[in-house]
Amino acid sequence: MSTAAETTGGDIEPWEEVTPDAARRLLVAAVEAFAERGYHATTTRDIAGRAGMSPAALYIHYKTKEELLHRISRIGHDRAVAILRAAAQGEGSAAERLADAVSSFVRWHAGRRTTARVVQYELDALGPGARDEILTLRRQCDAAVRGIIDDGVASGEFDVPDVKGTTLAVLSLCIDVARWFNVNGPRTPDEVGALYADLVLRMVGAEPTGAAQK
Amino acid sequence: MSTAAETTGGDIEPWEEVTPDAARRLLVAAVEAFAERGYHATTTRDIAGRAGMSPAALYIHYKTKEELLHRISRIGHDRAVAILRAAAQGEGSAAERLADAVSSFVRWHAGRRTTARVVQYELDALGPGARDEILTLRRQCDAAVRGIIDDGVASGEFDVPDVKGTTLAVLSLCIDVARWFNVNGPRTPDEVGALYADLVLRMVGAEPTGAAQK
DNA sequence: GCCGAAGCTGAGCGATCGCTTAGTGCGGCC
DNA sequence: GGCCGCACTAAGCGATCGCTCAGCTTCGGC
Repeated sequence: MSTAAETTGGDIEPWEEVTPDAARRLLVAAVEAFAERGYHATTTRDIAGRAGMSPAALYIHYKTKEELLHRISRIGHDRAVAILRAAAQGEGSAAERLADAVSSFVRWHAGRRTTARVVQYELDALGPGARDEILTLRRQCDAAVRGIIDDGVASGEFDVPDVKGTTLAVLSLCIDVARWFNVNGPRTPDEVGALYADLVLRMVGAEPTGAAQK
Repeated sequence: MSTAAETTGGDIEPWEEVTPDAARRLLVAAVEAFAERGYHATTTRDIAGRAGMSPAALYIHYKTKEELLHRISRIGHDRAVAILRAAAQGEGSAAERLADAVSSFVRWHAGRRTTARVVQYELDALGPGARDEILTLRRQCDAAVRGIIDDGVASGEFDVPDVKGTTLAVLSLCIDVARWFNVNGPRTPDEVGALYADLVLRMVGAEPTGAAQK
């Protein structure tokens, strides 16, 4: 598979959009700390320490600790929307596009587990305004997947009695990968992506494509 | 459906095993607070306040804040194991037992969302010893589901290329209900349980039973 | 060679945390 | 009725939190 969204699916931290360098180092340190201990259990001293700076340096680049989480969550959700939109708007049958969406979305959650964990599980730590902004992006994720399933139902490829509920379940299955995936475990992100694409095709009653994912 | 495990699936808080009354009130207050804000963001003053007591009263019944989480997690995991074991050891075909397991497990996560949220997502806040104890119970959950799927594969009811991975996915799907389920949303716990049981039967390649769950 | 801006540090502020201690109110037992 | 024991509270301890501020260093522009 070769959607444009795949180009940053490798092992380079995709934070090149964050400048200057010190701000990026702080942000990467915050992602790691938030993923390990959770937002509330992470101290600003810990973040600054991981970035090799004093606690006060953090406040030159970010107004508050919450702004760090907001930036991380925003960038991560933008990425999630891009992955699912690229798959939804790609070419091929609904089954191929759904398998593409699931396998690439799962690969992202597994391969970028620390980021995904923060993005998916620390949403409640944001204030109301920031959370509303993020929830809008989540609805776009939902819409992208639902669009593919709608297409498959319309074309007769899929047999789905409850499109809304099945969309929810598909996204839920992918997102939860960020909770359990273990980098030192027996499966690679690619393997989990392939397994999950197959399982989701079964859920929607499609004939397995056999090689719908990379 | 009518397994013994169902008897406490209703809307009464299943904390009657916690005595005396003040200890139970504190524990229920802690469940609500942990579910709303997370363990680390919850203060002992908040827990005591919800229980209508002074902060110091907490320490008469529990040694530390972490002991509260440990007790909650232990009771909740015992419940989860009981639900899945009851379904696995029930009568009927593998498909019926799997549908029973999924629908009752999902009903618990949706109907007891606050408890399930704490149980499933605050595990990392426990110390190493307590966490190891809980992880043992999690492996029992995994074993119960895997046993049903193994049975279905052996009897030819299921078509599952990757039993371990599929078991993981089934449990993951159920557990994530605690993250997204909304009490004020359009679906009842029963409805989600029925939907998910159907989706899981599709995942394992079983013929839908049509009415495998209550 | 001087200067101002920018990046960063050491020290520390007020607030709040988990938890402790001294003491109070009260119900049951002889 | 006097007394003991237990559940609970008011007050506060030391530690740590998010965050601030004065001052130091560095470096480009002239």
